[in-house]
Amino acid sequence: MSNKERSNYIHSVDAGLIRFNRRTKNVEILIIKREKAPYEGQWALPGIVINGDIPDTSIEMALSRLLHSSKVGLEPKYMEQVETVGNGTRDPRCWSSSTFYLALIDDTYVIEGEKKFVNLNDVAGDKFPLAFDHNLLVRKIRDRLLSKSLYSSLPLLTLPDLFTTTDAIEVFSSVLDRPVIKTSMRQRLLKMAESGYVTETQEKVKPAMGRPQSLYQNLKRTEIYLFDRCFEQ
Amino acid sequence: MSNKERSNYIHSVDAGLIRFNRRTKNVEILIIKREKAPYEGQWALPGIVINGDIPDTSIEMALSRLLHSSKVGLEPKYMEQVETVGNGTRDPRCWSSSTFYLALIDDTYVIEGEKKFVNLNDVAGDKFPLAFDHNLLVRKIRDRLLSKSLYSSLPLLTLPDLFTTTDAIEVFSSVLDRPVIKTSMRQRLLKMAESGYVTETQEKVKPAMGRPQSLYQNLKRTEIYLFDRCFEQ
DNA sequence: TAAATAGTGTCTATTAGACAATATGTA
DNA sequence: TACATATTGTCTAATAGACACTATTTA
Repeated sequence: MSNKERSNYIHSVDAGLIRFNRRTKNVEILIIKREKAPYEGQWALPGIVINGDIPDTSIEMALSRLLHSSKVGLEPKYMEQVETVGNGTRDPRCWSSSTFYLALIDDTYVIEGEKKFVNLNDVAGDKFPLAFDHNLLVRKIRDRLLSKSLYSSLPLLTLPDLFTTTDAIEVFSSVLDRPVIKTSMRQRLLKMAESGYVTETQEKVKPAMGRPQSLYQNLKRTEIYLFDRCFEQ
Repeated sequence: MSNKERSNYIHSVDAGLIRFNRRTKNVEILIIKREKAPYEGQWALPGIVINGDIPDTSIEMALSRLLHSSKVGLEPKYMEQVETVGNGTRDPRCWSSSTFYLALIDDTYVIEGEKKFVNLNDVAGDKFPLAFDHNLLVRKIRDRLLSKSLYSSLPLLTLPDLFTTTDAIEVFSSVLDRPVIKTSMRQRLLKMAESGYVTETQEKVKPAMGRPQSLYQNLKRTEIYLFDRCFEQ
């Protein structure tokens, strides 16, 4: 397919790569600086054109190609398609659709080049403008993360394999934007341990002050555990 | 865009229109007989090409065009995008994507022409083969309906505005494919009434035998109520 | 009165939330 | 010892599930 023919209709895949910064306690999303027009030099979600100049066998393979490209270069622990938006106005070139994903990674990755992690809520709340309608996409990605975090273990996939109860409490509190009760979190980890999703290791972490923390290990890295009940809204 | 150019890539929108047949207690999906190649004369989900020979301003408008066309001609009470699948093999003509929706309607509609409602689980379980990969799409639509029915009022939108507790129990039991306890359902309807989603009317329905049934009325027709807890799996 | 179906009351189990009590570390 | 933090235990509230009991209709 030549560029001329393709210019009639573009279908892209965009990735919302979310991490939890344990130092700042912020939930962050990866954005990259666009190298080409339109919106050259502006920040945007990483994305590629599906089956454009480079052929793809499927949308999933296009997503994989994006994640392995220099635009991203990270290995997510979890991926989930959120939605497809398509209309005649979102891209100045032509009618276009975007199939976009929620992807979770831990905060041990070091990124290089013209990309950075920024606060998720800032982007979702339009405080940080992105190219195209990407602020809208980020809002939908944030909403999906939030609603699923009420009744599943999803946020734990932003933590490294080994994590403490405090890590879990902090990431849930940040994602849900409200305090999470310690005993509730411990009960949930207990249920997950019974079902083989996590295991309590014998190792301990010694903080600067206070009693050592138990270390949990995530076992089923790509599956999420569904709880019977929601955290309160 | 000419047919020749479009033949390089097709993006269609397909609709999974679900109803609950109160007479047979079956959850059913609408399928239509294809009038054109490929798969001419075979059964398939109703669908149209987005922005093909007929221009569309957005995917949602394309869905609206599909629902108002002679292929469907029904007014759903609820619509939700499920997913987009796209690859080079699902359509014999070319690389193609389908953005498909879950839509709910009540069983008061009378349909005409080359279309019919068939048992949802039969189609999802490949007992009833459809054109393209539509059995897979139906499976994904069924799974979405099932998982959302565990913690929301979604199945009630397949009932007419006025319905009885027994209607509610029957549709939940059919969708979840397991008995639903009467008191649990009544409690949930009570919660929905407190939140203004339904109201208990003063009217009664008199069955052939037995005590008259109270009639509930659905108030917020397009919103779904989210319960704090799931029905057990 | 008998049968059928609707609706109510009560008990148990589960789990989120709140908070007190205890344990284990550092300075 | 004083302080900080982790962990455990106990109580309450909400709600699904189970089941018995009562209410209202027709035949």
